Amino acid sequence: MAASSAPRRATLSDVAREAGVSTSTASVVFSGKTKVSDATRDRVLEAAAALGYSGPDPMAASLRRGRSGIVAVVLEGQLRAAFLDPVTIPMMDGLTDGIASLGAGVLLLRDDPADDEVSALTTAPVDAAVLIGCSVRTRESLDVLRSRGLPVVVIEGDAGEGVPRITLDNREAAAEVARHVQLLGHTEVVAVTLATDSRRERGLISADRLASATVDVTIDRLAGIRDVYPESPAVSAAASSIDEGVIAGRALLGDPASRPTAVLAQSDLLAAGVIRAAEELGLRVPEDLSVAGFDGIRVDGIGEHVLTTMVQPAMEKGRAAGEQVARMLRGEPAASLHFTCRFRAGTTTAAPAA
Amino acid sequence: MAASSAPRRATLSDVAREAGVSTSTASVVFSGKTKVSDATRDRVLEAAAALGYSGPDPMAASLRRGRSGIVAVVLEGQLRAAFLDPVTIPMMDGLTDGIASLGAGVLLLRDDPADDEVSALTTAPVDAAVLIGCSVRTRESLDVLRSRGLPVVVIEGDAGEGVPRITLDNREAAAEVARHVQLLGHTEVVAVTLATDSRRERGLISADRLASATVDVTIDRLAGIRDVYPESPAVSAAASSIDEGVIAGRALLGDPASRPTAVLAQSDLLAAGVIRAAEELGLRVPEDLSVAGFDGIRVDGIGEHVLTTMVQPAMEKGRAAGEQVARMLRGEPAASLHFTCRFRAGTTTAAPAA
DNA sequence: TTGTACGCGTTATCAT
DNA sequence: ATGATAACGCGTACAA
Repeated sequence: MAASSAPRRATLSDVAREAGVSTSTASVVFSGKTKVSDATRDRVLEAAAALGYSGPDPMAASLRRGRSGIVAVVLEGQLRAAFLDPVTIPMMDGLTDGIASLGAGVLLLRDDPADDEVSALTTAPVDAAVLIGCSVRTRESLDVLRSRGLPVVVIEGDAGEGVPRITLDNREAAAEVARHVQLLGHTEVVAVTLATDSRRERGLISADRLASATVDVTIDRLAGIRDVYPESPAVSAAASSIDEGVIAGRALLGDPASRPTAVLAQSDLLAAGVIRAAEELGLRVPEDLSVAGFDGIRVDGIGEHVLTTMVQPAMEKGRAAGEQVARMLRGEPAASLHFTCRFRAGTTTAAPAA
Repeated sequence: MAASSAPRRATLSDVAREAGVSTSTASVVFSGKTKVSDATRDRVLEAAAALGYSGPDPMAASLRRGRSGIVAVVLEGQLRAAFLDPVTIPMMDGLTDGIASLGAGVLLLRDDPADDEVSALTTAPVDAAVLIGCSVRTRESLDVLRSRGLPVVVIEGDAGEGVPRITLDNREAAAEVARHVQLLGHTEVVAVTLATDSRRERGLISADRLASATVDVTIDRLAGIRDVYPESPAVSAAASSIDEGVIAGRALLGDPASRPTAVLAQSDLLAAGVIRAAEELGLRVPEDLSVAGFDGIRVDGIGEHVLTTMVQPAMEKGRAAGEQVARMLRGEPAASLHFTCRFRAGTTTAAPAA
């Protein structure tokens, strides 16, 4: 029953010989690049079946065509860190769509501290790469990729000239939701932000701390809020999660004397946490407290509430990145694309109590 | 500033010529497979730098070595569907660890209805594949992969003889948590299950419906519960999420007359939703209602509660799959591995009120 | 419509 | 320690 040790797999030329045709004819049968008579096609297919040949060897084909059909997605740090953020998944889905025209797959790479991960970037047979986020490390990854001559697109990061970027109007969007709250009449407004840097420290963001912040998204969204509420305090969460939102919410809402009437969270998960904290404290949302988020994801676990938020086109961002990659691979010029968020009024914001 | 149209990239033999050595020597400088004198190494590296050569072409190297350094992970359906399940992420993290010894990357493939996705399975330059979950479609994917002669490992699915499987003691684990509840004295117990099939219909699971169910995990975990509570009703959720848990919880707990004293949910997310539904209705957990989950993930958004649950070793499952793949690629025999869940007592179960 | 010939860029073997 | 040589398996001009 068991096959003998290593019965070399059949190759295209084996099939061709068996079918009595040339290898180029056999090749064409599988690629469909040229017309082949039905008779010969059948003979080739039969021979292939007889030999257990399951199509051209992808590595050989890659070498020959100069294309592997693989696009790398470079994430920072552990996969879990990247996929904990709910916008990552629709983004990846969009990306797979965007490169679908290439028939390409997505190779997950992390640009880790570990040395041999650098080598993954240099040794992986990929046609192009998409970098997500923007750390110092990303810059190095970028250099490696560019020196390989690979097309690169960066999402939410600055990659220097010549590298197409997919960006979001974080500042303007944050300002928009702040203005919404302002129009409702709120004056006591606090921001709950994402992490300011890789230390992910919780707590009030002082001017000093803001000056040394490194996460662009956090900085930009806070700038947007302060375009509208220049004096608003800001509290940083350690991560984008409901539980972190709860922690921030408790800290903010515990003392009735200093309690804000509105909280602007930099992510929907944080907003959901703030709402939970408020409800724990017996506050009604939005009657006693208005809460707005950012992202426009489907938040699991806030029941009937519909979050007031800025909906970011996460899937479109991914798709755009994929499309630009596809263009570059076709030799067409690629462009940087800027996406804007859309305000969504929910049930979690209202005029402050008289 | 712009480079001319297509200045062919330097190859290894260009570098060798420039350095005045043979290509094989140059090759060895990059692979490190053999000793090279410092002098020649430096000359080669210099030449490489001068020519902008950034290392051996991965596709050519793949062809020559017969290895691409890529392991495919085949998920069912959209990425979002797969990554919505919180255990997927630690599993993927474990998997990347498991194949780290190969220096391999992970290629995401979906086995979609779309035809050209089948081709991704056949044309992707991968060394091995890991299938996750088990649908009818997975069976087809498996055939494709095996006919290519690729090592395959299946997680949570049945792949037929000769294919190493990574499995979980779903039935026994479900029985264990049921016994815990039984020991506490509960007699009115209801199960909230995952989807029974791809139609993902909500509602009571009749005997007929159970007979036609196709999702093994759901079937097995329910069997475990009924090993202890043969008569327990079961309600299916449409997906594993908090909101689905809320829906099921409301349906189950709305009528005080028929209200169970304990709910056994097939996932932690569902359990979290049931808890929320209970609290909405003014029930206290665990005083008025005991709720247990399954998975042992960190559930965001249930506040102080610590879920009573069966902790599944998700990361270990992934790592094991990766390790078996690595073994097969080294020509060593691979084995199926069975993992067991560990009971974790939380704060969400207690003896029923008198 | 089919066949001929060549090379894609490496790495492994073996000899030196 | 280094070099010559031969594949790896295929796609694609081009010719017939």
